[in-house]
Amino acid sequence: MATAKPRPSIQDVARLAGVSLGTVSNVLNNPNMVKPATAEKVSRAIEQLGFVRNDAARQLKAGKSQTLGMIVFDAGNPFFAEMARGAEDHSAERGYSVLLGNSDNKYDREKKYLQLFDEQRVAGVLVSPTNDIYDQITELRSHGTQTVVIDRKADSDRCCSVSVDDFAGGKTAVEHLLSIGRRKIAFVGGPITIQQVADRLAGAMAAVNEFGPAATLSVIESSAQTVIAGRNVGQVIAQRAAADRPDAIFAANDLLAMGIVQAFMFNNEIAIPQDVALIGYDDIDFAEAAVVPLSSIRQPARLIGETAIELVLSEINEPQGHVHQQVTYQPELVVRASTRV
Amino acid sequence: MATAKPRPSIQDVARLAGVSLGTVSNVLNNPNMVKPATAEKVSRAIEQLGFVRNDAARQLKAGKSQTLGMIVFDAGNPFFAEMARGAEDHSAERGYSVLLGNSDNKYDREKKYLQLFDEQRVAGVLVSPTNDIYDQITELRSHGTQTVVIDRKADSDRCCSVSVDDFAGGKTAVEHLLSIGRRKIAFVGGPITIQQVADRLAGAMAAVNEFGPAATLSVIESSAQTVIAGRNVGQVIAQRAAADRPDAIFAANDLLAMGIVQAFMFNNEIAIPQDVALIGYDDIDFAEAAVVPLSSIRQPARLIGETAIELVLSEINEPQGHVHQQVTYQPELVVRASTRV
DNA sequence: TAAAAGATTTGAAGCGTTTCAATAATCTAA
DNA sequence: TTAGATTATTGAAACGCTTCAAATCTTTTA
Repeated sequence: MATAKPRPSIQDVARLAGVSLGTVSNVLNNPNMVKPATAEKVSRAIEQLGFVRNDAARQLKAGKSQTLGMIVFDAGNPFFAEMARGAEDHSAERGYSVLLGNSDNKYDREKKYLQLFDEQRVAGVLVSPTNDIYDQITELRSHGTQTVVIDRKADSDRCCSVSVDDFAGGKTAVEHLLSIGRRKIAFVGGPITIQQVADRLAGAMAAVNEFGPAATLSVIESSAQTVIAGRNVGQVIAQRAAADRPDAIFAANDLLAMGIVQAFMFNNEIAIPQDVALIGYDDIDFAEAAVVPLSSIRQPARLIGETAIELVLSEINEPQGHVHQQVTYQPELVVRASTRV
Repeated sequence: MATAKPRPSIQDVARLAGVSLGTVSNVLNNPNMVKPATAEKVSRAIEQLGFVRNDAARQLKAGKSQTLGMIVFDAGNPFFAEMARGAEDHSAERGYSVLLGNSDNKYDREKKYLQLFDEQRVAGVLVSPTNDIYDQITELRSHGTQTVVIDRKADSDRCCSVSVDDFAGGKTAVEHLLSIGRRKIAFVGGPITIQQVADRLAGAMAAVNEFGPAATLSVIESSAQTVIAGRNVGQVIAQRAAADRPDAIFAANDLLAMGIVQAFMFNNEIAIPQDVALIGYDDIDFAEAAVVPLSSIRQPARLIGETAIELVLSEINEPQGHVHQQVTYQPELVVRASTRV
């Protein structure tokens, strides 16, 4: 293999163009300050040498990078993937790039990414935090790294957050199940320690309580929010005697719901929605294409990502005039075959 | 808001610990070279000041970063998401982080990311390239940035690649359709300019040709490889007179296939697999949960990502002993209800 | 036509690390 | 006990860029 020739530096460009180093830098950063003829010479030299600016040096001088960090529970979940995509596109348009990390809802991973971002001196961080991470975030903020909490309302008004009203979403979901005549509702989701799950459950509870004693809500905690976890829960439910089964299930996300669908199909004994109605959460694209098209609670995933970028960049660029905002979007009920009786 | 205190530098730590700057650096990078007592003092100072190493400075000195770049067609496609996840996890274990970019199969976006990666002086790049990008890659390699082509066989033996045999996959898919008695096969995919699509189509052709004149293959080019694009194609097919419809469809990926399923369901007139059998490609998790569980051609997404990381890191770390490899995995037929007659 | 004003260009300083030759401290063996 | 070997520590010199006060050209203006 060819030995890699060392990268040309701004010095090399300056030498070839017959100008000073400062001028080359100006061509790159303040083109309007340099005479067109000179700029032309410099550009030619850059072209000829194949010069590419070294971002590390630039950052070192600037003390800040043009990179943002983003931590989500699970980028494999289409909801988060869409959110990340929104953030990525939106920030790319503004000259920033995004470093994406999966926390798997684990404190250690979250902490590791935060450390990484800190070493990189990212300009800002978007994070859907686990409960225990607030100290780290505070620490980060005290260093001047702006942080926006996503998919969850910030505990304090000392930072921005972009979220969707999970309580309302949970309530809406269960009210819908009640409205189609179901009374033995089961909530499937977990771990309950996840704030979003807890809020959706609280909303579900509220709906049942308001309805009165004729309705009941049982809680089945899942180990995770994945298709596999959903399948496991579904199998457990399917093994119960028919009389012991709920007549409706509210799953805390669509992945779980899809797993439940699979388990019921496999057993081939429980019909959706006749025997058990089912509603998910997130309204991912695949919900519509499921064996039984899934009712769901839609969240504006892309918009969340975009809004979070807006907020973090506004905070980065106008630190003094910035006022922290807690943006909350309202979720929306989408009815499909899985609850259409 | 609190004014951000400036970050402590290695100098500050050295001063507080009463040692020289070089010693602090050694504690960080060659801990076995420093006396335990000294290391202890330094660690305490680091702790006390909340010192975090500035990666830009480190990179500047090293001339290389611990970051890898990865460019995929579409990170929203679960197949690529899984591949990216594999790459991310695998490289994290080895101390590298991954910067992920979506090219949307667009030359401009691809080029932009390559430029970004180049400025960041990433140690290596994983890219599923469009046709026109080879010059850029060659350029990058000449600068010493190692590159591995993913999900596609490299055109030359001058770089590594990790791919799956798309020709074999296409052939397998259509042979399966022929084996269940279908003769009027349609291939749906696009743009055809995507190498992977072209190869799968070529495999499909080969299967039909080998079978003989009793079987025919028509090609319906889609605008993209998404659920929406699939739905559009499905509607077009549904509008044809029943006699003009194919009796089996091979979709170039599962997203397209799921869109086709949706369109057929909506029209409620075409039964899968009775009227039209359907097979997809990739075997994404959602294929199993589709309205009609989808037959598909499984690709080892995660393994591709992991292998690519292995290769690029081996090339980075042993540039001289490295031999370029073209790793090709074989795809696998997965039969489900959509082709079970 | 000369001085003042404005537009360009220059080059040294410094960002926070790592590296490495030189120096200092400590240990080993005779 | 001491020379010689070994182990720790030091601090100056980059890395490649941006910044900014100073120097040098060009215009304007009187």
